[in-house]
Amino acid sequence: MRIATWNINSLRARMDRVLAFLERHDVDVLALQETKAKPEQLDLTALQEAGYEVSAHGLNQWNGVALISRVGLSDVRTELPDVPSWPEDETGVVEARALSGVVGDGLRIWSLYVPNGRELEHPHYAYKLRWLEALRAEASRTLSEDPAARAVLVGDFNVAPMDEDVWDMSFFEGKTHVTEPERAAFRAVVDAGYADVVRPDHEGPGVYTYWDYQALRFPKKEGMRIDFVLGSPAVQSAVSGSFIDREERKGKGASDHAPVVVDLEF
DNA sequence: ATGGTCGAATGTCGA
Repeated sequence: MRIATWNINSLRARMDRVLAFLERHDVDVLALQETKAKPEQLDLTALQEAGYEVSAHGLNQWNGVALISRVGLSDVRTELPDVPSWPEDETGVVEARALSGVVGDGLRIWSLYVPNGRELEHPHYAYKLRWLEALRAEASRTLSEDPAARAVLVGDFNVAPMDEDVWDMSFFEGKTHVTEPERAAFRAVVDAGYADVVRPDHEGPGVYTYWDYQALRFPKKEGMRIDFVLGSPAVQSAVSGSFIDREERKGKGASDHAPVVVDLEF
């Protein structure tokens, strides 16, 4: 089974790229982030004609996540337990950042769009840390109930866990994504039993999944590694390969993120 | 040229 995760930065703007990507790489399950659409705004006809089931979760124009699967999609859950809604001091805004379902042979996959954090002093930064802790709690529960659970946490974590995951640490002084609290929150998820199953095959500086549209970051190879596939022990032992599809960042109409692909053989 | 981009519920914000 081939799974993938991709921050698509608007599914409506890039449906053609999604369809081509699924076909090109023979993908069974694709988790999307930043769909930037409510489900009723999406035309899923072409995906369904290609043999995929789709579950989309979007409540506003900002975020939104989706799961696309041709190997079953059942027991769909939206959002994490214990996650505070945002913003607490405003009204009428609810975010959609997590969606899970069971695919293939009993694999629970979470499509996750971790809050960006904006700036260190912004309330959204504290919200990001609380959100990551809620993710860790849910992930821990899954493995405490069944240590052999097949579970995978995929998506845009908006955290660069290591210095080598950004092109220049000095650029990020005083900025989000690289602070110790964010990295500790990320490590807590890993320490709960969910290893980065892509890094072992693609380690070292310059292995990125995101390049800002601005300032010619992509041609200058100035990127960040913030999109991950974190697998439970049962998933870790099933990984037979992985790659980051840098080609998808090229050309007109690209998302600012590249897809991350993992092959699993249970 | 000392910046350079996108997408959206666009005339501005969030990433």
